[in-house]
Amino acid sequence: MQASDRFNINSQLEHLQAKYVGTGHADLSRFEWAVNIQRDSYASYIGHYPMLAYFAIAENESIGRERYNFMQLSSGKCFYRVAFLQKEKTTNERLAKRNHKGTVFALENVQSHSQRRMSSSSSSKAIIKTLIKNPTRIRSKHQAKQLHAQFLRTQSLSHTSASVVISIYTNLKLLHEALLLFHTLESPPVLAWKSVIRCFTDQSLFSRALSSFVDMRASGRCPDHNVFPSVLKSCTMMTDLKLGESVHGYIVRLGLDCDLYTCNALMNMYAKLQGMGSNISAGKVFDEMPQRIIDSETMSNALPSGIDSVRKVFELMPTKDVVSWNTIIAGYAQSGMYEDALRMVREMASEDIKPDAFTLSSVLPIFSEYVDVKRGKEIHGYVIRKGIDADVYIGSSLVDMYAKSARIEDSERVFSHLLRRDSISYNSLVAGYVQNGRYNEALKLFRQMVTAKVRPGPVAFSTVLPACAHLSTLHLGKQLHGYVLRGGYSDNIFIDSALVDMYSKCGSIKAARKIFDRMNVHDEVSWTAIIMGHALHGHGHEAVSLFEEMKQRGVKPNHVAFVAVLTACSHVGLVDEAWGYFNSMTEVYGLNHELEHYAAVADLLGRAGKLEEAYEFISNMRVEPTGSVWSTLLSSCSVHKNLELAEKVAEKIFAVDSENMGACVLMCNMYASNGRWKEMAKLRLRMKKLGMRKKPACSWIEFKDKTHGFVSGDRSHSSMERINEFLEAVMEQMEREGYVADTSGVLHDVDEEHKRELLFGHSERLAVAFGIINTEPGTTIRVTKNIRICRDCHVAIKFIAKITEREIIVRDNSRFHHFNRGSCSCGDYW
DNA sequence: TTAGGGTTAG
Repeated sequence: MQASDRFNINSQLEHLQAKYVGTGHADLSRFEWAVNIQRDSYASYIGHYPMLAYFAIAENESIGRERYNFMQLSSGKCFYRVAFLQKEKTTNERLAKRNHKGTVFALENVQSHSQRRMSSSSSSKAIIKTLIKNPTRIRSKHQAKQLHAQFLRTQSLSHTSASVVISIYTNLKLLHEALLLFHTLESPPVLAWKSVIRCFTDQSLFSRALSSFVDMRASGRCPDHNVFPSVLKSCTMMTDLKLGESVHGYIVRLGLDCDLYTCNALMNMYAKLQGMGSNISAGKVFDEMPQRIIDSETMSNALPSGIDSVRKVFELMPTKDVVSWNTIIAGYAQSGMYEDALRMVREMASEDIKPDAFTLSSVLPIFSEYVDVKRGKEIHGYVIRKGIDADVYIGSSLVDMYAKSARIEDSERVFSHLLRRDSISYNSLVAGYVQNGRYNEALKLFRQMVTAKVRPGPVAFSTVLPACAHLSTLHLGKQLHGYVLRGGYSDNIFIDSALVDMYSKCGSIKAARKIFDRMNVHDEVSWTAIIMGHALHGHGHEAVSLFEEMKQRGVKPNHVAFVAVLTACSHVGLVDEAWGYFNSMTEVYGLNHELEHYAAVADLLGRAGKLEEAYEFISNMRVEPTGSVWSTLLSSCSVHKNLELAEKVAEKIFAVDSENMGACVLMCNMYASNGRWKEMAKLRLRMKKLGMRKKPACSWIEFKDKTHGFVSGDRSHSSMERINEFLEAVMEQMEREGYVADTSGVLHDVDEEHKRELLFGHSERLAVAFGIINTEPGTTIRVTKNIRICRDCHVAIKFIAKITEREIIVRDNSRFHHFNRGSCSCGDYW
């Protein structure tokens, strides 16, 4: 065969098409599509799957020759049968099967016969003959082996009967036994092939299923409709869309594209392999094709892709069952085409097909995404009426739906009613807790899952790690990391990104960076996690250069990445760079400025002391500023001691959020530090009237796998005496080295000495002291505080770090401070 | 032959 003939497929296909039209064997639209698919995929399979490619060519070459003949290829192994002939054969087979109906058979006979060690080989043969016609009666490994043995004993194991034995083995999932027999056959019949292919697929040995399929075709056997669901499932699981499309072309040519199960499997494949790059838009295939083909077909007549293919298969199906509907609905739902999915549900109902558990578990995530708890609840009601509310699939969808609608109590209720809980139902609730900020409960449930012997999969780790990140529990995070490594999940991009985030939020930016550097692929999420990590640790320049590297490597920053880089600029005062990034969002990347970006820039200007500019910027935002955006400016006013502007800003905050406690507290502090006790008292009275209570400042530290919490001024901790002793001793030395208490941040109207005492009891200081007295010299101290670190404590901890020769890392609500040798990583810019 | 849960910010 000349290479040019191979590629001159267009004209051959036209002939083939002409031949089919009017014969009633295939309708034109179906056929055209198959031809398109075949045109695309056959070329790419030359070299990769030579047999499949040859088949495509063989068909075209057979046009104009014997219509009902086989054709042998030059490879010497390949046969091809044209479609309508195959159809006829299938019908005959069905008839033949019908004629055999009514054969009497009793398995017990075989057992009793064998027990009696029958000597008459003729009667043994008769029994086997009956058995072989009723293979479903054999229900155990023992019985199957017995039958096999009988064959061997009577020496009557023909190819046909061997195939039946193989199919019996495979139906019982006895792959090993089936293969032993299979390999003894010189030319296995179709039944033998399809049995092993199905068994490989059942046991998740997808690539072996596919290679068996290719071998089957190479051996000249023609598959029937029973084979394709397995083959297509294997293509799906191997994410081999090219092969799947080639198989599809073959299915159409065999006239099997009317088969219900085959079509359902086809739809499933196209739905699952969306975005796998079916539409050849570039690359090798084009290089190999003559220009004429490229012009005439690829450009003007692009192949249907992904969900379009699903729809097309669906529309062309002569009969559809509930699985067909469920598959297309799931396909739409997974590709984000929610309205289409819901439309299909309505259409399905109008065709009088009732939605089942499959349908609903595909539909519920849509309402999670829409945060439409009303419609979600309607489904919940329907599910209860249908009595399928204990279904694990539905259950986890419901848990997720309620959690995403901020109704975590309802999630808990659904979860508690589940009869069976698998790893996904646990994950749904763990994720729900994390999404609703209930990190401790997330960790607790994760532990319960492990205790209940439900093995956490990869998703479980990417779900629970953010809880550790938020709580700064490094020891738990490390344990989970160990679990991840042992589970072999260490190259999962979701988990790796979560680990990068966890380590950086738990104060270990070095470990975070190590994981990031070891990752094989980086996406925008992993880049953002490491950029944010460096930003939080005050490595603004490093963060900015990572952001540049990300762009250079062709990863397009999303809106979260911009939040990260703007935060980085903000923490080190890179005002000009930040403006550049802020503007590039809209000008270069077509991203809208969202509240977070405005907030980051406002924060940046405020920190940099450009308070008036920040005020103007917030006033002119395109989005209505929230209390929290103004709050960042308020805290900058407090840092830069601008009471006048602070009052203006506070007014703005109270206009949108009259009960903003953070603003009240900050204003109280500012009035106090300016000695304006009257205003302070007024504000406190207001807070009291509104029933507002100040959120207590607290800090925590991990010691021996336990978290020790300290509240400002609280002396209840069992180690308090030792802590005080330490602080008094260290204070003496600090004062000798020049420490002067900065009491301006103390809001109480008390004398200086009392103020100093109050500073003494600040939670971060207590936690640091506890850490130092309980650990070996040289151990790094990691403390987390729920609100911004106090200015005086910042100075004090610098001294403490120097005197005790410790590295002290304090995470407050916005960043990390690494205290080392008398200075802090933030460079006092915070 | 069909279904459910996940990472970065806020």
